[in-house]
This record gives sequence, C-alpha cells and structure tokens, in this order.
Amino acid sequence: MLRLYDTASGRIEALDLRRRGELSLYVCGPTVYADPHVGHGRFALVWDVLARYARWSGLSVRYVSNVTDIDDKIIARAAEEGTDTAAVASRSEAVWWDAMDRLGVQRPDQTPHATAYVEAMVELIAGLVDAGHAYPGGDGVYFAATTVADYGLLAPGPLEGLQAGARVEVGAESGKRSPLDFALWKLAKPGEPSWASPWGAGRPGWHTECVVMSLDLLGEDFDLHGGGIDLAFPHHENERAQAAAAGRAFARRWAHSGHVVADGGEKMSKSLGNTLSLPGLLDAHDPRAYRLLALQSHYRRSMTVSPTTLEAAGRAVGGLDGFGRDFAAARDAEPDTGVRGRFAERMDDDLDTPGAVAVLFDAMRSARISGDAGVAAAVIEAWEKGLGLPLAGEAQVPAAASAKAAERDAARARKDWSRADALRAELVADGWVVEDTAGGTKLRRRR
RNA sequence: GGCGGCGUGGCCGAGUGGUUCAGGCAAGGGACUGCAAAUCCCUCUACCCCGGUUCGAUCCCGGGCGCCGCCUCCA
Repeated sequence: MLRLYDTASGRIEALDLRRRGELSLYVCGPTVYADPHVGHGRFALVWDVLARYARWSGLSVRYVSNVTDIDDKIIARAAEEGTDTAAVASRSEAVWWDAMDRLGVQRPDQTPHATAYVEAMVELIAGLVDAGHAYPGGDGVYFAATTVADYGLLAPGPLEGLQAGARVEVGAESGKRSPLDFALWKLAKPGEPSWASPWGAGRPGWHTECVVMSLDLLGEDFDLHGGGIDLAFPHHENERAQAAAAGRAFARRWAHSGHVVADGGEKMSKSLGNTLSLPGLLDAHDPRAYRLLALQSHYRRSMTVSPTTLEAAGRAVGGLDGFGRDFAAARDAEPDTGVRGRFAERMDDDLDTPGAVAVLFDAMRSARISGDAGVAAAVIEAWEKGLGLPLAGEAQVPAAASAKAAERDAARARKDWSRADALRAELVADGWVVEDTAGGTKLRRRR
C-alpha cells in the first residue's frame, strides 16, 4: 500500500482509504491567466505519476483537478488586453491542456471550472455567515478564521508567529477583523465580471471553489488532497477551515509537491519573473526528459531545472529508447515479479521515484547481461504504466533506407569495407544512427 | 520579526551511525567491432565549518556560515 507524507500530521502514513480499493484525489489546478511555466509542469507530473502509479498498483482512482477561471489576475489580464475574462481564461486553458498533452499528463477524470460553481459557492458562504463563521466587511464577505478551533493545522508553525509577521491590513476599508481572515466573496468594482449574491454582485474568493467542487464531485471525506507546497498555507488551510465550519468532512490526507527552482536556487514563480515557459521547454526538449528529471528528484523536494539538467535527462531518455528498441520483443513476456516488487517497494515509500528509477536502471543492466525477457518486460511496464514514460519500440524505417542497410550488409559480407562505410556515411547524413548487430545493420533516427 | 527546509563527488540527485554499491549525466581506461555505434566491465573526484555524543558520524546533538522557502497572489 502506498504510504505518503501527510502535511497535516507531519508523518509518512499509509493511505487511509474511505472505500477499500478506491482512491479519491483532488488536486488544485491552474489559474488560467498566462502561459504555464516549468513549475506547473512539475506539479502536474507529480500528480500524474501518483495517479498512474495508484492505478497501476490496483486502485480505482477518481482524480479531480480544478481550473480557476475567475480571479483577480484574469481580470487584470483581460483589462490589459481590452478583452474579457472568459477570453483570457479559455485561451490560457487551451495552452495549458496542450502543454499537458505534450508532457504526457493524463487528464484528470474531471476538471471543474470555478465559474460553473458560483451558485454553489454562494450557498456555502451564506451558510457560513448564518453559522457565525463569516461576516460581511466593507468590500466583501470574510471568513472568521478564529472561529475554527484547529485553524492553522496546515500552517508551517504556530499561528502566533504568523500573526506577528502578517502584512495583511486589518480593518480599513475591508473591515477584516483578523489578519487571518480571508475573502469568501469580493464585491465587484465597476466593469468587473460579477454574479448575484445576497451581499451584492461580486465574485467568489479563491479559497472557496475547491471546497465546493471537491465535495460535489468526490463527496465528503475524500481520500487525498494535493497541490503545490505553496498552497498548503493559507490556501489549503482556508479550504479546510471552511469545510470544518460548514460541518463537512473534508480531505483525509494532504500531500504537497515541492517547487522548481532556477539554477541559482531561487524559487521560480510568475511573480518573481524568473520563469521558464513550459511550452518553451517542451519545444526545446523531449518532454520525456522533463518527466525523467522530475522522477529523479523526490516530489517533496525542490528541483533544479536548467538546460544542463534537461539535456542530461534527455541523454538518459535516449538510453531508455535504446533499451525499448532492443527489447521490443520482450513486451509480451510475463513481467518479472522481483523487479516489479522492488520497484513498487520504492514507489510505495512516499513515492520514492528516484529510488524506483534507480531500481529500473539496475534492472536494465541486468536484462542486458542476462537477456531475460521477463526482467525487460517488467522494466518497460514500470516505465510506461507506472511512471508514464513511454519507451521507443522498433524504429520505423522507410524502404529506401532499409534498402541501403541491406546493401551495406551485402558489402560487409564480402568485406567490401569502403562500400560499407560509404553507405553508412550516406545513412548518417540522412539522419540515421547506424548500428551493426548480429541481425545485420540496424537503423534508428538520430535524436 | 516568526517558522521551516537545504548544504553530498565535474553536474543533477538519493540514502545511511561502521564493514558492497544509490541512480542518471559527464570524464578516463578496457572488452566487443574490419572501423564505428550500441552494450558490458573497470576507474576517478563526496558528504559546508567547528565542537560534542559514540569504539566509530556524512548520517545523532549543539554552535557557526551559506543558500532557499513559507508567513502576501503563486504549482
């Protein structure tokens, strides 16, 4: 059984599934206002690998991830461009899914949009106000954080320290009573998109949508809530607090993925302006190189992404493809249970993908030496189904090239080395890697 | 200011109180090859600094230095 670090308890614990054999997973998805950067790619890869591995290991997975399509930044972007928020959101979302497809990230089973849940959010907020957990302020409705007994569970430390350092204004026009309070509903300023509510036209605050959508689609007491580590506090805490205040059982476990940092070790984020664009990365590198790079770091740690590390991973992927080609015939073999077990053991231990990958590289070497098809089959299956990293199969070689290869074999058979070398040079010039094997000249595309 | 994380060999990146090693990439040597390529074998460079605990610490404790993060929109 998969064991994961739970942010709430601070311990690595076995999943405690609501229903046996079924994993309900909710992950906070993107706010669609600009092109995704490589950090978004990392978090998407982490949860994709988790969902794939959980499925591969026999769980029935229900994976929901939201799209935030109304938000201050979308509004700001639309104003800049002189267009509307829906245009910004739909365009950015298209770029997002295109990048996900290229990364080989499987779509979550459901991808709810905030704008489709506004009514439900208003209902939730109204209930919170009625119950005394929320209050109208000057520019919206605020959640009274202090009314939730264990508020701060997902915070990095005691709340007293947070309060001391909080830079959020209290009082003034917002009417916020405590720096920890947060907006559930923001009243619309002129020209802003809005929905009707008992408190006036406005839009929901960011922290409410995930509560409503996760509970609607996964039901109460769902198994695992994930997201980037920067969301743990306050975003996830604020979700949790709302659910608690509304008397709804929320996520049983919390998991958070680490950040991508630039070469100098600094966090990559939109607000720091030091981001690498994800589409740009995918143009420049084999998307599988990024997946491998992500797999070679532990998901909770920061990870360095740079051209150097991507290129190194790309070369390693080339080696994987070589293995996939050389053992294409082994795909039908019965996968070796030993390899499978060692791989699963690493994965089950808090998604130790670096360890799991090391197991696979070791197994590849031993398959090379022994020629054991079962070991090879287990390796290929683990890469592809367990980790979502497909390996190349037999190369597709056009007739003209294979004719040259055949001619070269004939030349080599009569030891006509100059002719053989000339043909090899031609093939290389055409972009082929030429390898001599027991079965004759083998070709594959140069990467 | 409060809280937390990290500091590993040329690079990325795991892990552990000691005797066998993460793994990947790169580099050097060798085998194989007509020559290559691919593959395999071997090798090299480690655990920020200073104390302490210990028979023994990279791993535990304390201090220091450095980098980073969260507390504020953020994957």
